[in-house]
Amino acid sequence: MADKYRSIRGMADILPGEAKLWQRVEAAARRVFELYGFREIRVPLLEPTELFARSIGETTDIVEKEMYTFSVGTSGPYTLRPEATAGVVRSYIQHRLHLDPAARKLYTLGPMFRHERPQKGRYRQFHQVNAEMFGYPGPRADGELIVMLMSLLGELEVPDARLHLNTLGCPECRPDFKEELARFLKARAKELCKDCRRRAKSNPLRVFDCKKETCQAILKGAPTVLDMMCPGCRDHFEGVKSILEKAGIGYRLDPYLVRGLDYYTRTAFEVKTDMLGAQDALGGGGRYDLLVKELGGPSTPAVGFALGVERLILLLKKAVKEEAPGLSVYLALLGDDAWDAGFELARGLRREGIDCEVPLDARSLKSQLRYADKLGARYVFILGEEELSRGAGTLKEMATGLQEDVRVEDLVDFIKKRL
RNA sequence: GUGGGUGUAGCUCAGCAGGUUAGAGCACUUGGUUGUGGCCCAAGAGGUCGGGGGUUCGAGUCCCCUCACUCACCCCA
Repeated sequence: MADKYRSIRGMADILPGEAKLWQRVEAAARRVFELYGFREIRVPLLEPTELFARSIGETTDIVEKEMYTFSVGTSGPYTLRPEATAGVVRSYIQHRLHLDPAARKLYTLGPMFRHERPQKGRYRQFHQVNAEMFGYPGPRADGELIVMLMSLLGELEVPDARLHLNTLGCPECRPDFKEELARFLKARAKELCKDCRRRAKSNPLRVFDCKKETCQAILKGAPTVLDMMCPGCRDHFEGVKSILEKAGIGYRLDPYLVRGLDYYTRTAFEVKTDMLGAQDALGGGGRYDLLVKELGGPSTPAVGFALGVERLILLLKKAVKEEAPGLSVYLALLGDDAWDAGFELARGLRREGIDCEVPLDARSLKSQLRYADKLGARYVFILGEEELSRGAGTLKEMATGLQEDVRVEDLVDFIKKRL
């Protein structure tokens, strides 16, 4: 209990029993994304602090108090990425990827870092699956991206996930809406809770996040973006909705949906679940048409999303049982000569792509078989001095207990046929 | 940063109003079968009772502090 060293708070080990599930999630993401023509991009975990401050927003919680920032000697400050989009956009600009038509749809997977107080479904090092699309201004991009996201969740058989959809407007109409909303909130300020009064001033859109019933009741009468969007945003939003409807994807119109990062415009969406307690956002994303230019690139529209892998895994664990280990062949070897022969045999099996293990310490046959059983071995090939002298060992099928003699030189072919 | 809950073996937990060498189940090792797994039986190994201080003749048990884990607020993946 009083371990000398423990993992840092909020940073979890992924143990072998769980790693298979992670691999499944990652493999499914890669497979689905590549079906849609997305290509992988890998960017550093460390970026200049300035990049995140600019893109995520100086006044967001992430930038104000959650980033792991440090300098080494005279270089820095650097920040461990709290999300993936900023780095991908930086790379997109730096390598002039707008000139490469094959680099408009990008995905990336990996760890993110935020110094928050950990709780269920929230860690300081956590993982996201990320997809971004550059250069497509129209609603088809948003539509296809969401369809892809939902089909990934479907492929993984995520038990409970609903899509929430909203639009945040654009530089044309958002200011009008914000102004209107500010007016509304100011008029009703006395009835709102203190948090909401604070938010009403700092970031009015956030008041919609308030969970207090009294505030929600007041907000029922608040103006929404949906009422106030400009024709361009309206067309775009209608376009996105119609694509989702044609694709048979259900969604909930959620005018209160606000994204936490500053760079979003127009489409915003989030996938929520009821099965994870307070951390109900499985993933989210939206359109960010201004960010590329903001970060110094050519004006380029973009849409993207991030999925929280830990949350996905938590959800999948409710449905799936932990996978037992498995092994095709275990070579039970007795004596040095048998071990030498077995070691060669194992190399032969592995050359054929058959996974197998040999004992690495001298143990009784009984304990070797017990071990093979624990590893989930399908077959055990028993080879001792006596078998060796006649050139054939005993092949045992663990599930049935049936045994038969197999010549050493025939083993590889024999097993190949059986598997 | 703010609250609540919990800390006894690798895991899940007992431990009766403070009283002698701290327990169980599972897991692990070995044996019961001169060389045959799972089931069963037996034995063994494994604990500074999160840490520190205090009260007491005596503390896993009571008090204080601290740390860790966890859930929630905030915010988000």
